[in-house]
Amino acid sequence: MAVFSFPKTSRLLNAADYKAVFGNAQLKVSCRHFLVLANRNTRSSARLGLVIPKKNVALAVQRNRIKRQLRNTFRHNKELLNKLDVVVLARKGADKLNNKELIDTIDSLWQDLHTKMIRAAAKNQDDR
RNA sequence: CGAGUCAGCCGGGCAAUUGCUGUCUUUAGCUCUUCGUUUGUCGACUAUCGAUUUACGAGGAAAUCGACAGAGGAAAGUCCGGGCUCCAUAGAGCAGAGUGCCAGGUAACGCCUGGGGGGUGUAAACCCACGGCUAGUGCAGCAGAAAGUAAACCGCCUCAAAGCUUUAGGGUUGAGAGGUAAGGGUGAAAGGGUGCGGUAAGAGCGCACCGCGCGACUGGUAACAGUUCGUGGCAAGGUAAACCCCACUCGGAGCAAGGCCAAAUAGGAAUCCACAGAUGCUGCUCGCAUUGGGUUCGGGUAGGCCGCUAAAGACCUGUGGCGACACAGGUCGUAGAUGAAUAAUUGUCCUCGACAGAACCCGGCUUAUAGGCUGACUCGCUUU
Repeated sequence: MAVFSFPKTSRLLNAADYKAVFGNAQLKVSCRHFLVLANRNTRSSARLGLVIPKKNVALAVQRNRIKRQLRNTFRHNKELLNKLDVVVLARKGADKLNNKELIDTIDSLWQDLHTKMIRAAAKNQDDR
């Protein structure tokens, strides 16, 4: 399997999956335009879910663009986020960013999430 | 050449790399699974059955290889109309809603075509909620004397008390009474227009012409039109996206429709009302269907498949029709997602790319839209 692919096993597929992340978010990263929630899963790979509310991004074209960019960067950074279920929420004004700015901000979010995950794992080991 | 009108069309191109969805296809082995045959073991007990297991064959899922296809002219607003599905076979009456010049087209329409009438523009063309206020009821700010069975502010005219003046006749001012819708003024609008006659002054009071109403005739399927005839002096103000009247149309809910499969929970508990009611079919009445129903508590629920894309389909040709369109023949085979694909990055070219993303499917309307192309027509200028 190609390294950067994005099959259905890499996505959150139903309401239960989303509920699990929202109800018990272990990791949180945010910036002006996005909020990222994440949770450890028991699978071999990371999974992504997207929440782009119509209220925050009015035009369907813009919502599609943001989703595509998010998926794109996700599949390029999958190795960083291994064994996490991730939900990305768009905030108001996210549609104002162009593609390049979008990629930059999301990439830095993935990095933050990665370091947080490592720190949390280390802490867990300390606790034990 | 410039300005403009209408109709139709296009809506960045190419390459590389990395991805997504669907259909078809490849696959030695691996993973899961169904069915059939088969090997061994165990149990019940010997007609066999059940559990487990070995191998083979066939199929499916997933994965994999490759090929092909993959947003719009508005996909949008959800404003109309239909198909489709369920509710009764889609029914009756009232209420309600919609449409509103005529004819045609269409599955249907509030759409389209052609025609009539009115308006705008030099014109090509464009615009019109364009049935009825002589069925009824209602409404109308300011100004103005008066605004709907008209009306007398100024003016004009007649009569005229009284005053002044004059020898007298008379002259002059003129309270008041009346006539008058021609003139002034107000207003969006003052109850036909112009002219002549007429009159105290005026007035459709009379006449001519124009306009208008009604009837006939002619033309037209009709709306309607008419250098036609007759008749009426003329009474008809505006508003029906005011009630209303008239004509025609409309049953309801929507793909989370609806159907199938699988799993799970439950065939619950409490309480209230009950053989006539309750529920569903728009509001009401009838009618029809179902058989207990409502509330609270408890439990469960957007898993999969079908519906789902071949369609009132597109293009070409012919025939009929002014046209919308219809009929016949031929060719093509065109997204189908579902936490929701149709893209990203880089390079390059140019005219430097607007508005914007399918969600059951069509026909329209409306709104948004960078830039570009084609055709027909109109007006102006120049040249010949």
